[in-house]
Parts: sequence; structure tokens; C-alpha cells
Amino acid sequence: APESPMSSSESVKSLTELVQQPCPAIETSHSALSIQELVAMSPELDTYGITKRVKEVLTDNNLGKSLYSHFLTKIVCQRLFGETILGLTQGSVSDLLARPKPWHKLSLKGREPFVRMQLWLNDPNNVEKLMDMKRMEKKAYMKRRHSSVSDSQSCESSSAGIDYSQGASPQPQHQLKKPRVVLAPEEKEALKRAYQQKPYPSPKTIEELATQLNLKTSTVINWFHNYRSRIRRELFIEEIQAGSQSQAGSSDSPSARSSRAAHSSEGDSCDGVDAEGPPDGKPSGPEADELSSAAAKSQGGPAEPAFEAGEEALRGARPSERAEPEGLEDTDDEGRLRAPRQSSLPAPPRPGDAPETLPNSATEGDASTSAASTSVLTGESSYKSKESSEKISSVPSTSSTPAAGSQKANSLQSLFGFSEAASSRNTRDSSLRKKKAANLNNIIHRLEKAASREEAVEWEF
DNA sequence: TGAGAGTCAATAAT
DNA sequence: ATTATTGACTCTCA
Repeated sequence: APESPMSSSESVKSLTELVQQPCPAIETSHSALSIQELVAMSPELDTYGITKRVKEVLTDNNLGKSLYSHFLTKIVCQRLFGETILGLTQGSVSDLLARPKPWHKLSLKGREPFVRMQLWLNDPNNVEKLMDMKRMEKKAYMKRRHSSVSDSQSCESSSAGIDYSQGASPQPQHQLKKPRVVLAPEEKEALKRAYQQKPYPSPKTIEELATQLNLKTSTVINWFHNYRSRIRRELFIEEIQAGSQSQAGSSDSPSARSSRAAHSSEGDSCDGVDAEGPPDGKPSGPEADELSSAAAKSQGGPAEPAFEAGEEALRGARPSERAEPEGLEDTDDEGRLRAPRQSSLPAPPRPGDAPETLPNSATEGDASTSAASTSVLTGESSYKSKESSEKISSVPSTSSTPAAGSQKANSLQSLFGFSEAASSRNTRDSSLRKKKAANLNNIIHRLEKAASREEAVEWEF
């Protein structure tokens, strides 16, 4: 059943498209392509799919749920991955993996991490490399700890009273270390309300909000910036998921719209959001208008939109003030926040876990991986074979000398060329299957050997 | 100036 | 111990 014959044609298609990619800058100089170059000529990547696969590999390592999953579990943490592979901090990586933006919405810069991820996924030794890093880190850590322990022995007693023990750096940090603002829930609520009223508040409104909430103006400004862009992203992922879902051809495809990500728990509603038109200016779109006007209307005194917005937002936030819903209108506003969520959601479209339907390269991973391990253990770059079947060669050929080009070709292929593998795979080859299985056993055997020989470090059972 | 995109980094939450 | 969240920064761009 889990066969998808069409996928092969899919990938073939993408392959051909790929091939036709014009290849901009390929100059004959030595070094490999900079990522930027790669990014520049990268075909469209499935960011969502990429993050999904990365997460898989990072956690339980999908190398076939079977056999060696025993000892290959929880290979690496995203921190390490992020820092070494992507050059990003843990938080950024977490965010990126959880809420990837669609390729076409990404800037060149923003695409970079995804290209890196794709490259990494295509790297046969990816996991091993990471584990190596981890090992090294651990070693370093141990060392450090050792030395510090011995130190602390002597310091132990001296550290009574007040100690400036680590006079090294963090002494003069009285208050220069700004204590990071944390907005109270009520404050967030208020800001969200304000946002619903007016996603792009005027300086005046911002000023007002700041004053009334007793926040710095810059905080309010930042909050709006952040909220807007985060809301936008939320929409993206919804879009993606809706897309992948509807693709299955369920009956209610047309709706798609309603699925509010909404973790009902919080007031985190991004409700007003719909009134968004990022690419095309005109924030004053119909919907935005509708929102604000509606609010205004309900209030009665629609004179000053800005002022209004602030006022209203606050009113909600002030626990003490809770004047309350005499006005049905008011209720309406409130209701908008939580009512719909509950009632209209028979089928909870959880944003988190995606019903998967990733078009290409589902199986691809395991194929390449097995090949990979082989090469690793054998010491030969076996994945050449994969490469040799290159039909894509036309891409790199563009103008470069063969030698210089080959490097680039490599990276290009690793980036773009995952389709051949796919196509060959789908050919229901039971024989191939068996071969693979045999190979796997072999690999496992060797891995175990290798593992026992080495410090048993990384194999967390 | 101000918007959006990417990130960082402190700190919350698991 | 990791991962998730989020206010603030840094860059571009217009």
C-alpha cells in the first residue's frame, strides 16, 4: 500500500526542471562553491519537508526503524546541529525547524540554512560527523571539568562570604545587563487587542499604548514588529499543512481557510490576522478596514481610530476596569477571541504534528543512508556510484572547465540530485530490496564492531 | 523613518 | 538536559 508510483515521475520531472536551470556564475577558480552561490542557483526546495527530515534524523534517526535503531537513538541535539551545521544558535534552529517559511517567501539569506540542511541531509556521513563533534565536545567538557574540579578544591574554603572568584569577566555588570523585559499576560493581551484593531499603529498610538501600559515605546514597537512577522509565519505553516492535506483530496478542500492553528489554551489567537497582505503594501485592505471600523462602530464614538484602539485594548487588559459587556458589541469582540475556536473545531487540525504527505524523497533518505554507511565503513567513497548515474551533469557543465567544475558539480548534485535515487528506487525491485537488507546486516555488523572498539561513547542505547 | 527578515540570547517549559 | 518562546538587535530596502 505505501507505494507511491507517481512519486518517481514527480521527481523525474523536478529533475528535468532542474537540469534546465540556468547556471549563473560558475567561474573557473579553484574553491568550491560558496553557499551563497549554491543558494543562488538552488532550485526551489521544500522547506517543510527538509525540516521534517532533519528532525527525524536528529531524533530517532530514521535509518530503518528496524535493526540498528537499538543503538542509534537520539543521535544529536539541535544545538550541536545548529551550531556546527547551520551556524545558528539553538533558539534559532528550534524556531526554524518548527516553523519553516516556504521557500518562495525566503530571502537569499533566509534560504541559506535550508540549503545547508539539504546538503547535510544528502551527506552520507552526516550523522557520524555530528556524533564525532559530540564526542569531541564531551571530551573537552570532561577535561574542563577535571581541571576546574581540582581548582575548586583549593578555592572551596576561600569562597566563603563574598567572592569575586571569577574576576575574569562578569564583574562590572551591575545593571548594564539589561534585565530583559517580560511582558505580563495582560500586557500581551492588550497588545494583541490593539493589534486586532490596528496592525500597523501610528507612532501616536504606539506612544499611547506604551504610556498606558507603562512600557517603553521601543518595547511596543518591537512587539508589533515581532508579532506581525510571527503571525505571518504562523499563517505560512498553516498554508503548507492545509496544502499537503487537501492534496489528499478530502472533501472539504475548499475550506482550508478556517483551520486556526490556535492552541486553544492561550489567548494567543492570531485572529485579526487574516487582514494581511504582506507582499503588496496596502495594509488598508478591505479586511483591515472592516476590523477597525467594526470595532469603532461598536464603540459608538468612531472619531479617532488610533486613540480608540489604544483605549479599547487597555480596557480589556485592565483587570480592575472590567467595565463589561453591557454592550453586546463588546461581547462580540470578546467572543471573537475564543468562541469560534471551541465550537467550530470538530476536527482539531493540530499544527504540530503533520499528517504527512511529503511528496518527494520519503524513502530516499534510507537509500542514501545505507549507501553512506557503506562507504564510511569501507573507506571508499561509494556514493560515487550514485553520482555516476548522473544525468544531471548538464547543469554544472555550463562553461567551466571539467576539473574545476566537478567540485561544483558535486555540491550541486548533492543539492539538487536526489531524484535519480528516487526514480531507481521506486522500481519495485525486490531483489534490490534483498540486497539492501543484506547490506544492512553487513553494515550493522561492522558498526557494532567499530562501536565496541571505540569508546562506547555515542551509542546511547 | 519604518517595515520586514533573520538572528541572538535570556529564560520558560518540558 | 534539551527544546521552545520571545524581546531586542542588526541589516536591507524604499
